[in-house]
Amino acid sequence: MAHKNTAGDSTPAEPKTLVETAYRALRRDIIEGRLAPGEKLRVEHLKDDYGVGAGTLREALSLLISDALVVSQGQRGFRVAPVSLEDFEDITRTRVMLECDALRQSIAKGDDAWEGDLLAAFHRLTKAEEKRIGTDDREEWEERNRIFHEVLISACPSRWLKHFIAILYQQAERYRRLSLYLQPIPRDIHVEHEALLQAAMARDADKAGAILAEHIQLTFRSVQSIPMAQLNEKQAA
Amino acid sequence: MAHKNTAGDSTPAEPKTLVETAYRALRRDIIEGRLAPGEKLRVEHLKDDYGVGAGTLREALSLLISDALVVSQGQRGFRVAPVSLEDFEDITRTRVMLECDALRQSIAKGDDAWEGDLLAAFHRLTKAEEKRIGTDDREEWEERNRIFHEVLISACPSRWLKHFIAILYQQAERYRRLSLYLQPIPRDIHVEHEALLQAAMARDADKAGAILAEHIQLTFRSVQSIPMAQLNEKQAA
DNA sequence: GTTTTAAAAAATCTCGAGAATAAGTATTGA
DNA sequence: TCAATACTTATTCTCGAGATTTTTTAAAAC
Repeated sequence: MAHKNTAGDSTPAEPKTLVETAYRALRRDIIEGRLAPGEKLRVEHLKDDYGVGAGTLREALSLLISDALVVSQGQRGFRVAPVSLEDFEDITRTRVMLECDALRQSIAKGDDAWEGDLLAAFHRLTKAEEKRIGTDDREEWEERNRIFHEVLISACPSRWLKHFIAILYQQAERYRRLSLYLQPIPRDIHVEHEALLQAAMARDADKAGAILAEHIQLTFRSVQSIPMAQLNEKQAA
Repeated sequence: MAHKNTAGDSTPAEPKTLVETAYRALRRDIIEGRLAPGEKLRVEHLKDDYGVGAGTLREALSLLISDALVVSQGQRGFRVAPVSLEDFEDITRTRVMLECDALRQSIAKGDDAWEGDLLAAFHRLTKAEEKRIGTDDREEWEERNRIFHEVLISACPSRWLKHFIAILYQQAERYRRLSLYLQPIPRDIHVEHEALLQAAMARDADKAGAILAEHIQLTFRSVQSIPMAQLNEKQAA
């Protein structure tokens, strides 16, 4: 139970259907910014890019509405979800609230296996941090960072809380990535993660919560300095 | 801004497309229990019942995954989301947490217009309570109850919080309805709502939060007494 | 009598083409 | 020159049919 698919929600298994494949490819392209915020998603064009039929692509886009990465409007097709500083602030606040609560519960209920998973996730993340240069390495770091945060709250028994947190994490990741093209990371995230690990292992819920809150809010502040106008250029009327 | 579409999320406008129509009809049938928990949703059969093509119905079902009312599994089609006492308890806990926080913010930021909306919503709910006999009256009461709870937290500035709350409300409504067929409502909900209104109007966030928490938990307890086995009979393997 | 294997049936998934709607362009009139 | 109208283009939405996969049914072997 420890090593296999600790992530759970986001990547349950390998895609068994074309809809699933298109869904993941689209999600990736939106989060990584290849499809710009507010951009119109024309089915007739995209179906060629992703190599599927029109109906299949429509279904994949419908699935992306769950994640609030795509919005659909009556009879006017699909668009990439727009971005705004307000929205990101909202996401940050809500994340702080939900993740801190989940972390608290996780610390309270986590057993030895949880501690082991946490150590392992931190170790893998550390390894990825050391050689973080190329684009592939960045992808690997992103993945391991996500898993570390997931394992932190994995002992929280509330499926719904974890579900909502996963959605918000995805949203935050998009904002972070949209800004990364413009500005390298100034903070030393590793130190923050290590402090988080220590507090969690020591079962100090208050301290861990405080660190996590600060950690999430710092991500917001580092993006905040960037004018949103640069992010959603294609955001047509 | 006050009267028109205060609800917001769930019913933005009248359906402009067949997908939207099928989506709403399906959602209604699932929440009201006509489509039983765990029941298999065979596209080829359902497309006739709802009078749309296969692709259209598939798209509507994909949309319902956002609401966690439908689950899809690899290459094995769609099912109505299963129910369990654990799940309902989780929903209840999470609702208490999120709604209380949102109510607190709403009370802090609500202006005169909000107070007016709240009074109006309560009045309409009261009127519906008085003549709650037939099935149509019940539907009306359900709608106005939803709106009352929505208006309560409408002054909360967090869109995400309100989004998650709307999802959980829908889930809770399903559980409540599944149980209503078996057991009439013993509680005097009107008294609870009135106390909630008074506390909110008095800007007593602590008291209002406490009442709301109790209100939500009471709904859980009244359903709790019913064995879940009765609810998901069709929940095949 | 139970399990394994193989054929048949059903359902899902997928695609391409046709009707309804929106967006864009040119034309006409003040 | 600007606004309104009619026309053209483009896109969305929708349906029905065909290919894969799963499930069911039946027969055969242990």
